[in-house]
Amino acid sequence: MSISPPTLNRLCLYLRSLKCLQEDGISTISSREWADRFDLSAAQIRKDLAHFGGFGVRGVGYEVEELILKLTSILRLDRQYRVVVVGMGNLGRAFARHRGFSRGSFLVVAGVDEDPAKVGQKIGGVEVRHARELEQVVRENQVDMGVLTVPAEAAQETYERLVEAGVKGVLNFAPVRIRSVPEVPLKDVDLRIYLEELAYYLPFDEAPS
Amino acid sequence: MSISPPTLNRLCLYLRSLKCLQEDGISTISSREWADRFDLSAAQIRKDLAHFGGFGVRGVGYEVEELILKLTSILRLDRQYRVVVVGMGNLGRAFARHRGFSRGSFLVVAGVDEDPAKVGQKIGGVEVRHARELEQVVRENQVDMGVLTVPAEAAQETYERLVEAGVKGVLNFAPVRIRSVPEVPLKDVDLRIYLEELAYYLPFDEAPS
DNA sequence: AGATGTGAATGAGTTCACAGCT
DNA sequence: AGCTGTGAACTCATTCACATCT
Repeated sequence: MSISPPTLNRLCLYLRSLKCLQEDGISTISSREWADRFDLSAAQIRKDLAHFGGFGVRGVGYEVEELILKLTSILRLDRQYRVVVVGMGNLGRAFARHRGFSRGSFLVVAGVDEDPAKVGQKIGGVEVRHARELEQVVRENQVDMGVLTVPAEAAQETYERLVEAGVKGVLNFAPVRIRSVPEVPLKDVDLRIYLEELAYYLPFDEAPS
Repeated sequence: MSISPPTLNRLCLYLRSLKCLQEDGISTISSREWADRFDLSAAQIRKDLAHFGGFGVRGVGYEVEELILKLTSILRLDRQYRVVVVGMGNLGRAFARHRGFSRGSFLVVAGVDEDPAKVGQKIGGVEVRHARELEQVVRENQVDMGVLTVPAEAAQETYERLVEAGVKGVLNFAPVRIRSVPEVPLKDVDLRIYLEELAYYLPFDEAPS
């Protein structure tokens, strides 16, 4: 069963908001109230969920805990993905340390960098290995995913090395378009573009400076 | 003239790729070759650009430098936006230091944090002030945008304080949905969700562990 | 010839409105 | 009565195909 990109994104948000409801001790919720609370669309929630079968109870709503389990399973978050962070610059170090990144379904098992000064350090409990050992690190740790926080120039080559080493997916933070192969899906995140997009929506004031 | 969200996103990518072409010394390019190089759609490039008037020359293509200037102007990147980073945790510190984030049209002018141990430090050339002085920092530095890298619990309140202080837009990295006002646009970036989305596309192997 | 600019066609995604269950 | 599940209507976005210009 295939999920379209916008739906996939929403399902992740649904899961996040359900956990929030669960913490608040809510065990059942209607699409209407759910939507009101988290600024979602009730019709869309119903349609998104109905796509996988009848999760709700007519006249009542959705059972929070049950739905969390179902969504976790649908999104394949019912296992743990082992992650290597490639490039221990500012961003890479932040990911290594960031709780909320390495937890639950994701575990950062190692970092690599070219800088000998960084090799051997422990950053947020994550050991840093030399970049030349990347393939070995991937195999030793049964790494599933790579996070690319290397300079733009190195991104394509690093992606290819990760593919070669047997990684199954790559999250790329370098501001370049990487040529990827379908067997190893690539997701791009460009932080600068988020700033640029936001800038466009800023209320316009006086002439450019 | 309004731009739809997907188009806006592409225009930013176009600008990035044009700068890349410029560095390679290419002064003129056809939509076809441009698309081939960066894995874009030629028809879409033409449609996106035509929306703002005739930027190209029939039989020839687009003039790289001219187009960079036009896009920079359209995207309102022909000025500098002053940014405050709120929350000097792992992510906040990474943004303060990250070259490529604070450069060109964006300048990180200050950071704030609640932790007295961090106050007074300089991180990546950015001075850290106490969170209670947020409003003052915004006014003193004529801050345009706020970057929220605070814990989820503090995000809503911080957004409101930023609005009150006169910030014009907010980029939120906290994993919560903030209730925003239309005058101060909000853009959410949830790094965890990117990992989750990527995980969904990983080639399926054996049963969940 | 060769590339842009664009209306028309197609496709994708969202919202509506209500039938149908509890 | 209340809320889900869903086909139908609608809006938005992308692709096609070609007239148009240099």
